[in-house]
Amino acid sequence: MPTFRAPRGTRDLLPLERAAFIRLERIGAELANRYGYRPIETPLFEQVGVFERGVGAVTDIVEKELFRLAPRTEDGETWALRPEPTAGIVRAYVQHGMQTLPQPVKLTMTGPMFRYDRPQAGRYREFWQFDIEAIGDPGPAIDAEVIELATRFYREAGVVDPEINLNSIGDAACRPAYIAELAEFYRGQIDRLPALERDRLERSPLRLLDSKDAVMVELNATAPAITDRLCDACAEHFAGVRAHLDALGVGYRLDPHLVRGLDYYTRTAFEIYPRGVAGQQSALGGGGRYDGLVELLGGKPTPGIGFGLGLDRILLALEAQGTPPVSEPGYAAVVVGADPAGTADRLKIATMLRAAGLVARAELGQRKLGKQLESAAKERAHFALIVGDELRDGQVQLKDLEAGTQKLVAVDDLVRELERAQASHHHGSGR
RNA sequence: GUGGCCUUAGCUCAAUGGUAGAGCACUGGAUUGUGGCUCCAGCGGUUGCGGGUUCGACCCCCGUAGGCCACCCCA
Repeated sequence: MPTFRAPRGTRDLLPLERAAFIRLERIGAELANRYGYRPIETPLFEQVGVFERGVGAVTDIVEKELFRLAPRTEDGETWALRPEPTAGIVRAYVQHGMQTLPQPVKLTMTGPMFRYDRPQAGRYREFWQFDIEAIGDPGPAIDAEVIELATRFYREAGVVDPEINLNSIGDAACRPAYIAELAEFYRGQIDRLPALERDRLERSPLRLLDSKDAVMVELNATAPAITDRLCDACAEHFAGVRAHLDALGVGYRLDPHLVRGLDYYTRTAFEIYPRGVAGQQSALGGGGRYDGLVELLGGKPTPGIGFGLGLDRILLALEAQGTPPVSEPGYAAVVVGADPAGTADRLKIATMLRAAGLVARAELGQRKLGKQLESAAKERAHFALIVGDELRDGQVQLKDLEAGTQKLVAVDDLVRELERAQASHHHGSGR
């Protein structure tokens, strides 16, 4: 048994899984760049106030899932690991006076987030998110663009047919009245409410809307819908978002019961699920508009919208739909030889190949040639270069491990020979 | 945070309360400069951990840790 292991809810990304993550990170970085989002990196931890004010003090994320770090006596400050990216990015926007830049300021970040949750498949205490934020544009066109970017990420990552769930949750002008009406509605049914929901009714009536309890689902069918209670400005904004999505040909499903778990959202809210999956740990991403957040964190009143997308969840979805994981990169050539004293020669040849940009490995051990070739074949190396007596004439045996053929090649011609083989090989396999 | 199921070699899994095993993987040999197959051998375990019951515990009981499932909630 190992003496130490990865902390609960965390895991090591072994090479195969790490490669899959890198692929997603590249898709995200390239996509964000194409849309004009600039990369940013904020600290993994912030003052707790950033999250308490930014995310909301009464949210589950802050109340029970925040990774708080013990205060240190020298500064007395309380820190917490970031549970989501938006609050930190907005904090940076305010701190660095980004309101003086042309608006909107479009930023992207990919990295680990931390929530002290009870782990389950697809739910970790350390998980990775790709995130974009557009700060300073009141929309609604930017809302549609952000959602369209999200759908494009899934498409390029290979997720089949993700489903966008869309709603508008109003703003300070219309939401309070709606919440009051909703609470009134539930109080009229108080004897039918499960105990858990009665508790939440006083603290966060909106949350009852997306309950999965059978009684609540039935009750919610007749509950007042926010989309019927939006003020004129919010209704007009929401109509604009839908019109732009329609114009872009982005499909979505209206879900008047969709509410987000973070306080800062206003108006547009959306979540993405794999099609037909209502499972609990399956949300692929979500986001929305946060027109009050910049001000909450000490900036001038500034609108914003963004979304975060779970890399772990995407990998899970790809696996569930049967998409094969990324394959291990193979060696273009493995340099082998029977002479125990020949490691320097083998290493020199491998170095020459690497300098030319080829993926190569040299046998540095004392194994017999048969074992060396066995390893090379198992690694799916394309070629083995057998270094031996021929080297006196500046030549090595170039053995094609897939075709089983081999020929003498001058060391000076190796790079050209391997590059040519690689090119035609890729042609042949339709790449 | 609540309830439930699970935990044996690196991986996937066996083993009436009575000597802990197999396949895969890894290393070596058969094969002194020619591979994936085959054959042989080796390496690898305080049966998650800590207690208890018993002449004797992988097996039964309690606790604990971790994983998973459903909640809660979200990515």
